[in-house]
Amino acid sequence: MTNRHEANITVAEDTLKKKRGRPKCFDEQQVLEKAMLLFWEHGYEATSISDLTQALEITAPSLYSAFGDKAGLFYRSIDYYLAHEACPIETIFLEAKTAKIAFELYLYDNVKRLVQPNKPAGCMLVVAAMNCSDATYDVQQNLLDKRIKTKEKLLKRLQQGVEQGDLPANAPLQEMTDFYATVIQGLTIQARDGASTEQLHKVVEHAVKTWALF
Amino acid sequence: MTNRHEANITVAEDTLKKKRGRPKCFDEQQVLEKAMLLFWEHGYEATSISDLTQALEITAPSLYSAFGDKAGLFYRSIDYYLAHEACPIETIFLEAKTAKIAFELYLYDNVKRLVQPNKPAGCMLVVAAMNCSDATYDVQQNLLDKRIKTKEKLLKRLQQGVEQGDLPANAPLQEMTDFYATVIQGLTIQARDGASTEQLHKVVEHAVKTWALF
DNA sequence: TTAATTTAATAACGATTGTTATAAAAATAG
DNA sequence: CTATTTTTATAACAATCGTTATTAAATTAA
Repeated sequence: MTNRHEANITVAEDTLKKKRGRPKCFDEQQVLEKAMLLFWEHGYEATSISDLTQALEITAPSLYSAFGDKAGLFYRSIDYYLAHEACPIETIFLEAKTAKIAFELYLYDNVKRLVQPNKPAGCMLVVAAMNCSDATYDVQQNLLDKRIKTKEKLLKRLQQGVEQGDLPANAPLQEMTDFYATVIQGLTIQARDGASTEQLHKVVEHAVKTWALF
Repeated sequence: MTNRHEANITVAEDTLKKKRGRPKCFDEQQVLEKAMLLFWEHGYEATSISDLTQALEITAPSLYSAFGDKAGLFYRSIDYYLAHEACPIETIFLEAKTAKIAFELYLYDNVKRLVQPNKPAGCMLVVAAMNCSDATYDVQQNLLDKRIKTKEKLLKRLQQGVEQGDLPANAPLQEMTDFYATVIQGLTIQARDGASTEQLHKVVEHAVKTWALF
């Protein structure tokens, strides 16, 4: 409340005023982009600090002073992924006139993002911490939470459809959610295994066609 | 050719004749079962030799003398998984009268296996080497090959359906293969994320229902 | 009993893991 | 110019990684 004004000033000063000590010699966003690509491709545990410092072209102490530790850098990389690479589900669901259109747009948008040249295939939230040791329970749980929340958004958009009348009141919302969530996550594995955009496109085409069967 | 007889005798001797040196103090099958469970749960890289020797209750030198190295033990664990835990796709596809029945049986059998008490969720071929470093390229590729071959079996069973007349000649076999492979792999992620057997069951129920729409 | 053979147990190998202490370098403030 | 502050670079930390040399134990063959 009262702090917000001060905070804004601080932020403004941070960007305008020249800082006191030795200037940073790397751009945080560029570093996050590269870290994201590594974590996306190889996962959290299989990407070592050594891999990161080499690719990001910064030394280990710089990395630790900027991001805390490996997990800190990973979480920032996930944020970067969500901001720049993941499906903008809120926007899509908000703008779509009906639940069916919402799901259709969401599925097709997914296809575009799951197979891209010069980018790791599949959804980072699924592939970055699929098999982990107990030591990385927190990271695993963090991604699981995000996947669960995405599924909740699917269900809520269906409920909105019922409220707005474009879905019947007795529609099996949970089953629809489960089905489309299954298809979307299946697309990630298919993408990882080398399926083409066209193949995934047709899978989605069929999945959408089955809407009427619920 | 000429060696086969000798080889059989050798195998028979191995099981009958008492061996020369100090006897083994562990059962290979029991060890493989436990190794499979660890690799299935945590994946290839995240399961350390230390984890294995503790759980299998054998020392590292015993492990190495019996299985060569970590990768060797992993491949044997995969074989054990395929023999004891994976879906018997060949049998199912052979016995089913039509392609549709074959796929239906295969999907429902998958559901039973993907969520079981006291066993890791999801298909080991998918989850055991999803995110790996370049150092484990071979292991990753081995599992990928097995997944691709499973997909080829799906396609071939559909082709058999065309030949036997229970599928129209112009059925989109590749699209059907891609769709059901996507669903099956999606089930693995859903299972990992905590979905119940009932939920997966209904997903399969719907996926099967869409057969007629192709 | 002795020799030969196979497995088990101890202990260590070099390499790499994530992380950090220390000190030099580069900027501003006074 | 000196002091302060921030970031950099070098180098090392203990712990763990996958693996193996060495030696002791347990069995059969002669």
